[in-house]
Amino acid sequence: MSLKAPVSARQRRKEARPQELLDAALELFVEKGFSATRSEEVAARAGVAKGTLYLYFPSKEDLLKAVVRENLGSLIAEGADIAGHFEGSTQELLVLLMQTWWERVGNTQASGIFKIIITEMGNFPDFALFYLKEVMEPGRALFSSVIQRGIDSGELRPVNLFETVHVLIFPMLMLCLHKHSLGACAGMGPLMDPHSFIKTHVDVVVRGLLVRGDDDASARKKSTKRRPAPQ
Amino acid sequence: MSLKAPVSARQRRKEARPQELLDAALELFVEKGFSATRSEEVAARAGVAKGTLYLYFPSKEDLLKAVVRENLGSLIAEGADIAGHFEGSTQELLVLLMQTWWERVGNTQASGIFKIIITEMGNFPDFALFYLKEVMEPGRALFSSVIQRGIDSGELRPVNLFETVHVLIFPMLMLCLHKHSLGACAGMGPLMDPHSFIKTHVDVVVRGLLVRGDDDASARKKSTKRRPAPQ
Amino acid sequence: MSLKAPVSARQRRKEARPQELLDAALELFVEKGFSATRSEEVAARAGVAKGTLYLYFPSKEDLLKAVVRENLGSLIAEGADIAGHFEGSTQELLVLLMQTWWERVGNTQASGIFKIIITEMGNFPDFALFYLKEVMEPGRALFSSVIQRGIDSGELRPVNLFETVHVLIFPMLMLCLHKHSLGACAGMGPLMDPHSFIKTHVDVVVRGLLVRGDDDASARKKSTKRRPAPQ
Amino acid sequence: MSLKAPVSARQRRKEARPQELLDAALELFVEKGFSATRSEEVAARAGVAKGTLYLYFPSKEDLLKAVVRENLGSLIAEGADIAGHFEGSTQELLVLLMQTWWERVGNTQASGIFKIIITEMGNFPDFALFYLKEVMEPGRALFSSVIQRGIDSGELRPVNLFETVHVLIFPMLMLCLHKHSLGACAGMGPLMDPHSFIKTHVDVVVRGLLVRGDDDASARKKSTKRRPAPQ
DNA sequence: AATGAATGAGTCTTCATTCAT
DNA sequence: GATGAATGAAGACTCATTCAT
Repeated sequence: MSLKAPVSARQRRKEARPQELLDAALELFVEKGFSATRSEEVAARAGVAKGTLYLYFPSKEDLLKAVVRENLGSLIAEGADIAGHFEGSTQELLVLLMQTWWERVGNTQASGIFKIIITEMGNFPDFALFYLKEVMEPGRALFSSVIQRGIDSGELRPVNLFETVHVLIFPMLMLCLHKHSLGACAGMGPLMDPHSFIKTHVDVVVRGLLVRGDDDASARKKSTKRRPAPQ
Repeated sequence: MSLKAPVSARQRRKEARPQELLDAALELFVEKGFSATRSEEVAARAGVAKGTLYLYFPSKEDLLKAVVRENLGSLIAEGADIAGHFEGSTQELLVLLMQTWWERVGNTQASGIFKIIITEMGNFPDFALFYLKEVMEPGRALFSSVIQRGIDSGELRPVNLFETVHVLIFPMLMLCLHKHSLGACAGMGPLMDPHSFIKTHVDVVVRGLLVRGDDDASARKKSTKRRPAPQ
Repeated sequence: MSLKAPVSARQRRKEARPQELLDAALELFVEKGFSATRSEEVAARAGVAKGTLYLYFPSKEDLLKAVVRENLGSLIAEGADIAGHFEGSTQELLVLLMQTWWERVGNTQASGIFKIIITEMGNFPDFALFYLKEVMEPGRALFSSVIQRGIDSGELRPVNLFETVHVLIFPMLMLCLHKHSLGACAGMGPLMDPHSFIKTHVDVVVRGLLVRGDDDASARKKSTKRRPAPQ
Repeated sequence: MSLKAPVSARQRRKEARPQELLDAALELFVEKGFSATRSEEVAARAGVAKGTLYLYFPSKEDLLKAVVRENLGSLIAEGADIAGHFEGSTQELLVLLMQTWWERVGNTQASGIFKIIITEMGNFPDFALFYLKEVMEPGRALFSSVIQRGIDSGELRPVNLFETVHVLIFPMLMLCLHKHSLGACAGMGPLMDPHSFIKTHVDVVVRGLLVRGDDDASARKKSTKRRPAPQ
């Protein structure tokens, strides 16, 4: 009839649908839990009718799996990229990684994925494997390599990598969980400023990892070169 | 002839029931989530019939509330007692508090309560207030006072108490959550030894809190006296 | 031990139990309906425990049947006796019958039986037969004979006995039903005085049954002799 | 091309559903009582599945309330209209009102509403107020005005209006109740012909209300003019 | 005989999913 | 493709009934 519209509005909507549904589902699964979320609510929040959801996802369970897959995919990738190209001190790198991660993940709806994972891992055991392979292993590997680099360079003292990685990671995860539990309840007392908390967290932990006598960690924070070996 | 209590087996069962049901409910709510747990399952795990549950708790929701109240009641009390009587270094006290807490809570079914809290706080807003008042506030106060003591004695450097407390607490909570998520999935790779992790965690964090130049924290670990002021 | 008590208190209670239970059941079945009444409520109102009810009645349904049988038994008997011995006018007899019936039945808990009958006849079809044989037939027969007597004596004009009997009876039954429906709701406007209503009711109906030209019914109301045949 | 309404069969069914469900519910509530009727039965009788009922009524209790509201709404209106335009004798008017009411209500499923009202007024106290305001008060007012008219015209003798109205109404209500209790049990003896009964009922009662000496009520029954004053 | 803890069939209600329009 | 009316399996909760004490 007319000149072919490059992409009709309808077409555009159609292509955006799955993502809109995934977003709506993520929000609701995080807010209320998977079981307590009605599939009609997901559709409603995505602005479509009940039946439409089933045109894109064969079941509520599949929707959950898609949500998890969607949101766990690239959690680590960017971090690995940053770490690979970074030139400064380990402390600086860790602060950068954490702050970046918070900006890209923690401060996003995607941060809710951890609540889902923790909640539903028991009900959907394949999540465990998925999470282990796609998130935990790469995450551990990333932070292990960073710490190892610090040890190798003499910046950090030798420590149990496996455990230390979790000392670094766990508070970040709790920050996400906190945001979607207490943090979601209005007027629930003084919430922390995430950036400030992350700064304190990394500062305390890195100080705790520095080699003995290395007492002016903060003094070197601005250097962009790796710490010179003590003469 | 003797003062043998004439309590019948039936009577004994009746008195034990509420606790048995609360235990079963805690387990299942932690494993599967509140919504995904059928009330009949709770009854079955407690070894009674569907209807019996309702002789003791008026609804599934009330059962949840009782579970939370039951398990959050005295979480902090013992720690406060320990801290009040302790004579050693702050580091020693923190290790003691954490290890004790792990023994009394983390290593218990009660550790699952945190998963419930995080999951259901959104659905039961009164949990938020309850948790804040009964657990978070006293917990923060306890650890704040311990760190403040360390600062006052010169052992620790001045830090933002509020944030630092969370650097200490968050990994402990994640340990509990981890135990009931990934940890509950069989064959999920090397799980950490909690005691060892706690030791590493507290060691790293306390080192990170020591005053500058205080590089032999470990050397003083055995002392039972507070650190003498540097001359 | 002691001299044999003629009837122990316990024995006395035991013998009174069935009646106490029937009374409690009648009250509750009338108030709330059979289905909506819980058997435990019946026991509680009779002052016994749930299980005790089942020592006397094998099931809730049997309890209902006992209640009906108990309360429908002698509804008509006394009326027939009164009618058999009465010497006054038909109008006087009808007023006496109605007022007596109200005193002995309508003004009693037993009046609720009609509500039960009307409600449950559909669910328990044998009630229909029972009610027909034990109440409706004798009741119709009684009033038919009274009216027939009035016709025979020339006091009343010939009418359709079957229908006329119901003109007399229906308002009495509605009076009972009313008492246990609207009448049981507090503050529901002006309730009628039953005696006054009955007087009006019988007066109007009897006047409507008098032979033509018999316009001074009230004038003869005090006579104890039957109306002399007009010459 | 034509203005044919494009309502699909589905649409038509959807619009008819509420009424179909109300009809089914009325029937069953009358037959078996509210408590004894399972919601699934109502749905089945309306030809839909269990869940469909809940698309139209939020609960069984709301369904009951809708049934009552639906069937009590306009019970009195038509009668008032008839009375307002009638030109004949009071007796004729009363016969007309009763016969019409029987045709429009008593002979309809709606007649069962009285059984429901009497049964459930105790369990749903707001029914009492509703019934009083919407049915009893207007009904009393209507019949009071008719009788008063008869008194004013000299046709009827002065009587207690409130009581007399009930002498007229109660048998009509019992006729409805009877129809849905004994009348619903097959083979339960000779049932009355309602029209004939109503005729007898009104005839007897009106005769009982005529002024003294007015002995040829039936003779004037065919007149369409109000009774001429006796000369 | 009396009790009341326990049971589990039965009922109301919800909600994931289907499918005619 | 989108819709939302309809479905019926599943789950919370009730209550008549049993039976150990």
